[in-house]
Amino acid sequence: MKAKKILPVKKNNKEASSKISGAKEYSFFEDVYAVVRQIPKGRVTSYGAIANYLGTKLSARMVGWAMNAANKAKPKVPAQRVVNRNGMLSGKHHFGSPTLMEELLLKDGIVVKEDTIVNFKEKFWDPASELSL
DNA sequence: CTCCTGACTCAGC
DNA sequence: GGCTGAGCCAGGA
Repeated sequence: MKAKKILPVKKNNKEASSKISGAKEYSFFEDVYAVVRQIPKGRVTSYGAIANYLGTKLSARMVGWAMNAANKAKPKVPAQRVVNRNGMLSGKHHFGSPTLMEELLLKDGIVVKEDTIVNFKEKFWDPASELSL
């Protein structure tokens, strides 16, 4: 990652689009799912990155909260590719099995050491930089 | 309707 | 340099 400099982006964002009349089903959850599903294999991202992309950077918790639903959402969402900004598998405890998350990551070629992704910076995938293109 | 919690993050000490 | 507190939004009781 060139720079994970978190600037005070005041970009107004499309997340306001969630207020589309009638489409109440499309909460930011769907946006989060969409982003997570677009994560290339062998890559990972952070809640903050997604939140930043969605324009809710101040509320990275909501991304994690969305993940909670994503875990049981269908089609399945690769929530294992989403970790906290430290690259730590903070949500592994929510995968049913404490080791399930790192196993899934391992299948993607992600090496996990002590609940933390090895070379996280290299594996990091920023939607704001990749999807925004 | 009000209160609480939550898979995060940043700022402060 | 590690720990603590506060802020954020949304959903459930």
